Amino acid sequence: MTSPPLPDNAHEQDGCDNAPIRLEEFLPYRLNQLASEVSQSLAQAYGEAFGISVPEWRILATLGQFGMVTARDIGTHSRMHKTMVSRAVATLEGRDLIIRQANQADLREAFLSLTPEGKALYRKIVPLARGFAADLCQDLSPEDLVRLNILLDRLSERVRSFGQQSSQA
Amino acid sequence: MTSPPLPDNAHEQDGCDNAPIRLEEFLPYRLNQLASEVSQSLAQAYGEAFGISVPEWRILATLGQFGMVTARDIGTHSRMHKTMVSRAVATLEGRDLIIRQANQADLREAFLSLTPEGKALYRKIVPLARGFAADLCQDLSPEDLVRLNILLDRLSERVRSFGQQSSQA
DNA sequence: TATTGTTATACTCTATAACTATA
DNA sequence: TATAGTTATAGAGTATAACAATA
Repeated sequence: MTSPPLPDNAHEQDGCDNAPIRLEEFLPYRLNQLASEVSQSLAQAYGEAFGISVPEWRILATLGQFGMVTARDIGTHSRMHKTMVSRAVATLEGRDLIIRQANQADLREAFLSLTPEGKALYRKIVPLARGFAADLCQDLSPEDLVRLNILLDRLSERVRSFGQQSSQA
Repeated sequence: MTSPPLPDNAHEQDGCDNAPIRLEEFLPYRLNQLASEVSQSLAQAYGEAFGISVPEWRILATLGQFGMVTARDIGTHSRMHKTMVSRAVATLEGRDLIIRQANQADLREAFLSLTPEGKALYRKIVPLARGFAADLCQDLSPEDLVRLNILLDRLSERVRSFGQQSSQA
């Protein structure tokens, strides 16, 4: 900044609802900032080590967690759009990290699962990701972590209740 | 999912570091998900009401908070890249919401501030944004909010310490 | 030489629409 | 008619590089 810390404009306003918002204290901004820094930092780590993107990591993580599911299941669980799932699955299939097996009971869909190479990669990424999360939470006590997760749960539930009447697609 | 809740693959692994990660409990994923849902929801609200984007809101918020600063200051404070600041400033200037005044002491930069129209818009957005944040935090007590902010601060400090040796640009 | 800011360009993630093939 | 998945395309937001003007 030109002369940090900049004085803010609170004195120009009166009342509470009309006082300026301090961006750096505004929860939506803070969450966005923290999440993108965390996400980029982690993605850089596994990207450099294993050459995979965020959507690809989510596919691997979902298959590592559930074993064999459809593309639709992956999208539901990882909250990714079906087009993104389709592309990431195609990339991972091209690298022989996952295999596709037709569902004979419904030929529109296919069951996806990790190949041995995919499993080997997954087993390498997991400790990296877990280590990253542990490093990130280094200054939080176990009780802090429990509290944080409870608070994030409440916020998630709340924000999801906002969009319930509108976007159903 | 095909048959929710899907059983996970924990039984296929042994040890702790090699156990699958549950994506929905993995902090980087959770933060990313919550932040993007909150951000999209808020951006939709002020986007529909006032026709502005996230970067434009950040410009307005910074100018509303500090009064008169340079594009560089805005980028520093809102953690936006200078190219994004440049574009958002140009858009807002085109809508006569902000004005640019050359710094006679350094003609490379200019001081930016809200026009009367910009201030009027800002004073309409602030209650909307504040109301959104209050709705979001409805299920959190004042103590919860204090705790949440402390925890987010610690995580932010920690993640920023990760990238200190590498990317300086 | 270094810095402010603009423009061109590209990349990632997200999203809509149009399509196929199946049901 | 509806659903699983693919492809084309477009939109945010972010970033790098090249540049002009200024310091």
